[in-house]
Amino acid sequence: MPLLLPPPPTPTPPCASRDPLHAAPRRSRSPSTSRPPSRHRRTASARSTLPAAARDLLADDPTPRAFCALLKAASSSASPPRRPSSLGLGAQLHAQAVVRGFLGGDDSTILATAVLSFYASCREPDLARKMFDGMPRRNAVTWNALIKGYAQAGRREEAILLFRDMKREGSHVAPDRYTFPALLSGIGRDGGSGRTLELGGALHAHVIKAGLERDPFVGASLVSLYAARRTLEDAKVAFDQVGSSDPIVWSSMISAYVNCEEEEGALLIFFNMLCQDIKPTQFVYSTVFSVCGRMGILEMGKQVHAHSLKSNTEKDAAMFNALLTMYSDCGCINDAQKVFSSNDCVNVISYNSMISALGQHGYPKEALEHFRQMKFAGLMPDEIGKAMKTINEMPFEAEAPLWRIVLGACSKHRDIETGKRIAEMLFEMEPYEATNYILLGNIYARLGRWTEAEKVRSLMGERGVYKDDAFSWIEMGQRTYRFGVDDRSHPISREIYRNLDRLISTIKVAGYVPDISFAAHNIQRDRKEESLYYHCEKLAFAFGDLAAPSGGTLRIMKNLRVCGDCHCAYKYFSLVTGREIILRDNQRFHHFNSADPAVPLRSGGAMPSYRGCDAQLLYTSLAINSHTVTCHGCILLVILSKRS
DNA sequence: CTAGGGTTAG
Repeated sequence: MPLLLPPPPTPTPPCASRDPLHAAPRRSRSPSTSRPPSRHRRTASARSTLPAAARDLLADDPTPRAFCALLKAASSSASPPRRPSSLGLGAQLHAQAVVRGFLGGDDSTILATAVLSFYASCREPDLARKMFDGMPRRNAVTWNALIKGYAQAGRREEAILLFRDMKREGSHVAPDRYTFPALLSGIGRDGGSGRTLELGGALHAHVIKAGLERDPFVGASLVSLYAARRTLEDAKVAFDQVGSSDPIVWSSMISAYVNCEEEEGALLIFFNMLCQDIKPTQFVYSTVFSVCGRMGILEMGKQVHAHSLKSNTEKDAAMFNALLTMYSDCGCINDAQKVFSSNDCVNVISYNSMISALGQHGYPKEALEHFRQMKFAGLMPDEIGKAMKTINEMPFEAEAPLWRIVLGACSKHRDIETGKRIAEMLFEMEPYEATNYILLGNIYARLGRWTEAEKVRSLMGERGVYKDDAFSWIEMGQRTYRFGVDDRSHPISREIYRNLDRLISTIKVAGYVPDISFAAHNIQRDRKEESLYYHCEKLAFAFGDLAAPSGGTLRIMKNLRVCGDCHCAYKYFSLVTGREIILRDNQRFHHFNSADPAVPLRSGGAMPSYRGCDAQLLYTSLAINSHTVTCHGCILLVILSKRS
């Protein structure tokens, strides 16, 4: 299929004031001055104002207050992501303050706390601690800043010890409504670590004791801590305790549902929020877009998209990136591309999302082109360093998926010897990954070696490896319909099966030959072919074909890898119904499009005939019986042009 | 009018 996407956007040249030392001084432009429409404006603006402002102010013989303001500004430019130059800048300000005798006295608590807070924001809690230890007087702000420093740097134990010390300190400082967010939001990061997470309940008790359970800031961080522990019930309790219309608390709750893999619950909270007239923030939209993508519910995603356009939410990169991924995950690669092109705050994640979307939809050339654009835009700094590091540190995790692909290829080429060797290796690397066993079993099955196939299967049982039940789903109107294997629970099940039987007969005439090596193993040989017909993805198609206007595109999802026989059947389904089919499985997208404008199947009336066959069926057979054919229409086109 | 806060995307 020729790609009908617009070309990737040309990146805007980098901002003119690259060198921070030659940037315009801060006072010459008001903060609200409109910026040039750079696609990378966030990075550019932070870089261009600060150091120059620092130089100017130092020359003006600043007061302690000015130092505070400068340190605060330096903190916000330091995190996140941390920039080493910011650390140097803050350290210089610190040194200057010492030289001028602004630090050390009993009245220097505020400035010292500002310095401490700066180090904390640079993820340098040890430097913050040094400051803390040298201070003659400390107040709650000082304590909170240090606790936050440790918590955010992932030093959870130390943060909690400090919290304990703060309570022991005496009457003049006590944990307040700033303390808990500082502590809680830090210790739940990256899923948290076991022991400290167990303290969640204890900290919740402290919150209640301090009478802070109705504070939205405390509540939001408590909800997300429980979400990190995947204890949804506790998160709900904390959420209900706040009882607030604060959008951020709601946002935390929605994310909590997502964290606990309760996508539908997340949507319900979102609807609830709308019913109560609470305005979603861009955080909420990002999360909800992501949910729609995972669930593959395009119509819902479109509605939420429309809703976000009508709201006055500030649109940020995360929201655009979530939207992009939502369209891609729902099978709409063209819409994903449109979002990418119209996005005016592109960052590394935007490129990564677009590249991976194109890869999943089978457009490697376009993916590579975006990769080049990304480099051109200067947007690959730490990230590729990062990926290399990951690969170096965990060679096995990186290798297993690759070997699985090779194992799959062995199945295709019926190469049992190589397959066995690779499977053995994979069994050692990841003994509980069902896919490895299934793939090996498939090789045996394809060769008709049923006894050995059965052996692999029983090996799974012995080792306690289980495969998820397969199911497929399709969105239709306002609802999502789910189908299991042999599913007869749908109200119009009878019609669905009738349609499927009809479709199967039609595609058989067109040349479809069932591949019984994909049939379940525990079925009698003569029933195998029949059992293939009622795979969940075939049922979902049969339903969609009944329910959707004829000739329209169908988007179907499956939780596992698509079955090889179904993949083949889908090509024929597309050809005999004239529908474009986009099938998402747990690996990638499969596009089936016989109605591609470049393919002369729809030119109407004057189809050539061959031995009395309908031309469409002729083309069909030619295309599909060739072993080079993939699910892509473009291959079909190649074969057709070769023929003429 | 000097220091501290919660929630998003790949």
